This record gives sequence, C-alpha cells and structure tokens, in this order.
Amino acid sequence: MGTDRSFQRPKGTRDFLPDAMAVRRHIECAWRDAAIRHGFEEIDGPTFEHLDLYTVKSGDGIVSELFSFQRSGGDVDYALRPEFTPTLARMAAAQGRSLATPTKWFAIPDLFRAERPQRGRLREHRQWNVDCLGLPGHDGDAEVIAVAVTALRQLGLTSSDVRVRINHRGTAAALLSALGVPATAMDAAFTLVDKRAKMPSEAFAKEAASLGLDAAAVERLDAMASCRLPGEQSPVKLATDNGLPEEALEALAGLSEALERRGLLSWCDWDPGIVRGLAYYTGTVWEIHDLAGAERAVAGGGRYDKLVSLFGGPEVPACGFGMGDVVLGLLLEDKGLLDESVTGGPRPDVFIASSGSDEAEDRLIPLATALRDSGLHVRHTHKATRNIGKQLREASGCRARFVLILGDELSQGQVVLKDLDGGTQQELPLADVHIVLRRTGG
RNA sequence: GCGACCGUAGCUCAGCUGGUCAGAGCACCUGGUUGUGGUCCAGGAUGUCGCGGGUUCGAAUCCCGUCGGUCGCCCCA
Repeated sequence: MGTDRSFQRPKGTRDFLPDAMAVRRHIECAWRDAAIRHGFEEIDGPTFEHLDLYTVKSGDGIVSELFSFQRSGGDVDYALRPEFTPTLARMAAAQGRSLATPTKWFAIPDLFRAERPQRGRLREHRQWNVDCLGLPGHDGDAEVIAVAVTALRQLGLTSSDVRVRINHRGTAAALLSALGVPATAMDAAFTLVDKRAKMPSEAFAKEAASLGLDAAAVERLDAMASCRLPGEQSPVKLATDNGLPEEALEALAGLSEALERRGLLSWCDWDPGIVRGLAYYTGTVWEIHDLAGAERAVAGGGRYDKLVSLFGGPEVPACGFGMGDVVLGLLLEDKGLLDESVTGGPRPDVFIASSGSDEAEDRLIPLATALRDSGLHVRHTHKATRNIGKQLREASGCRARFVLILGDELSQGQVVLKDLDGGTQQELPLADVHIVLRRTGG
C-alpha cells in the first residue's frame, strides 16, 4: 500500500476532472474564436514576474494579496502574476516605436491571488484579456466590447441574461463636478459611487456630505449613481435627467454611435454607477453583469491611454478588458447552459463492439486503428465481456453516435452499423464502413 | 486580516434534547438476457461519521482545538 499521508488541493484551486475540463475548453474556445474573428492575435508571457512590476503601479499595499517568493538563496523578489495587464504593458513597451498601430492582442493566462476564496473569486483562475493598442477613438472601445459580447453570445447567453454597463471617467467627473464635488474629492467621490449599491442610504448620504455636497446635491448624486439607461436611449439623457450640462456626455454619445453600428446597443446600458478601481482607466469604463446583478462582474474593461508609458514605453492609446472563467462558469451554470452536450466532451463517432468470435477479435483493433487514422473518434470496450448488450450500454453511456457490431456476419464480410440516436441499424460490407461513417458526418 | 455557517458511503443527504446510530436515494457491480443500449426486476459491495484532544459508564451527537469547505467583510487587477 501507499503511505498513510493524504494530500489536499491547495485552498482556492480547482481540479479539472473530465466534465470540468470540458466546460473549461468550451469557454476558452468561445473566447479564442471571438478574439480571432475580430483580428486579435494570441500572446502570453511568463507566469511569474519581478515583484516590482506589480508594486510600481499599485503600491506596496498589493503585496499581501500576491503570491510572492524568492529563489532559494537569491535576493530577487518575484510574484505569480495577479493580472495580465502589467505583462502586456511591459511587452508592448519593449517593442518601443516598432509597435504596430494598431496592435490587437489577446491572452488566456492563469492568474493568482492570495486572498481567501469566495463565490466567484478563487486563488487561481483563468482570465481572457483582450487589448487594443493604438486606436484612440470610440471604435477601439466598441470593438473590444463587440469581442466580449460575441463570446458570450456563442456560449448561449442573450442580452436578457447579461448587460454591458458603460460609463466614462471623464463624463463622470464632469457630472460630479457639476454637482459640486471639488476636484480634490473626485477620487473619493468615484469610490463612493462605486460602493453605492452595497450601502444603506443613510451611510451613503453621510459620506457624500463629507465630500462637501449640500443636501440637495447628495440627493442628486444618489439618483445619478443608481440610475441606469437602456443602451438604445441617448446617454445624453443622463445629463438632462439630472439637470446637468449635455456637453458632459459627448464622449458617451460618440461611443453610442460606434456601438450602434455594430448592433450592440441592445446589450448595453448607460450606468453612471460603473467606476472600476482607480488604477489606470482614463476614459470609457464598463463591466458586464448578469441582468439581476446577483453575481460579481463577468468582465470589466475600459480605456487606459497612459498604461504603456507607465511601464516605460511610448505614449499609446489603449483599451481592452478582462473576463474571468469563474464568474462566467457560475453564470452559465445558473442559466442551464452547461448540459451534457458540453460537460460530456467530444462525442465518439463510433463504438466498435465485438461478439467475441475469433474473427471479430482479430478485426477489432486493426479496424479501430484504421478508423482513427482516418480522423474518427473511435472507442471500444476494455472490459472482458463480449456481451453485446453490455457493450451497447457502454457505447450509449459515452454518447457514441454509432455502434459497429463485429459478429457472425463477418464470415460473409458484413458488419452491422447501429445508429444510437435513431435506433436504426443496417448491415453493410466491412469495406464500406469508412465511407458510410464519413458520409454521416463522423 | 475579520465574521457566520458547514464537514456522515464515489455523489446528494438523513440520523444530532448523548444509549440498535452506521442509514436512504442516486451512481457502481452481478444476475434475469452466451448478438442489441438509455426502462424494469432481484441481489451485492461501500465508511477511521474530517482530524486531534476533553467530558461521560457510553460521543456521529456535547465542549475545546485544528484542518478543510461555503458565504460575507476588507480588497478588487
């Protein structure tokens, strides 16, 4: 026997048994297809970076949320990547002036964070990152939103399952300023707006007042932070509804046109409550949530024109987003979009059953080999039984499309091909099996 | 870093005012059916009741600790 030790998987990590792995492949295929169809190219970087790469932007406070380490005997600090954006910025900066315009890249990295796991947030997860460098206008923003929506649609979600909630840092600042928020309190105001949904009104009012707003302005801020307009309506309405200057909404009006041309407005809402972390966003900010807002954000993105220069590269306009596999998986599960056709993985084209006669046994493996060489997914039992009923049961259990029975007919060069979905079967010459299976879409 | 709840068969769970308390369903295996599946019938195997300690004549049950899980808070890239 083995040792008496048992091993547990580290906290916040996952094992991917075949069902879970099939779901992961399903999601990643949708991601990759959507990005490639929009002209993005796949990249990746190292799984760990110098710790500095993360602290330079976010400060030392982030260190406690990172998995960091040193090489045994070394003195250089490393960290498992908690996000992909710094790696991307580093890679782009290293290209310097030879960076193509635009540069459209995507990646599907494994990311790590040292926090305690909770619903939708694990210590290790995969996140789809899509970035568009070099396009300053609304078309860049609209295009990356289009990529995200394309993937979600391919996974079976609709515009009544998920919403793209869009805001703009500039217009948000203008609206807050018009309400009387002083420039010095702008960051605090963003944070407050971001937290509005999770706060009781009194607490919100109290904090808003501490930003220097009078009672009337607090009420208008509350109204603004919690109002949301369907994408088909003009975002300018956000200003007129709140008694604020229309010019403040120019940026969103432009984005609205770019989204309209792509047929995306029905997926979107204008939402002044979307702020995102204060990190590096400079313009458009958006998140994708389930309609009820019951789960965490499925995706988050926006424009960050200073990013590449922050990491020592040229000043280049940039926008993009990240979408994690954990919340997305929960959402697909919630919506019943992960049935057996997904979790079961690829269906076998044919299951070969042998009656156990010497001739059938001699034919079995060479036939399986030949069919596999021709590109088919072929299975047969590994059990000792040659009971046809048991083999059919196993074939059905693994969702095979056809069963090929090697039996007494073999002496006349014939085999039986049974369609498991339809229940019909036919006898045909062994030599024709390849042709028939390929014709039926195997 | 803080808080709440939970750990019994492969899975979902019942049992929990301490005393037939080692249980059910599903899944699995065997047979009914030596060449026709997803149904049905009959039978079968399965556990350190998370781990360690304490209280007790006696602990799955009560207490403490610990590990793990879930969900919040903080944070959110």
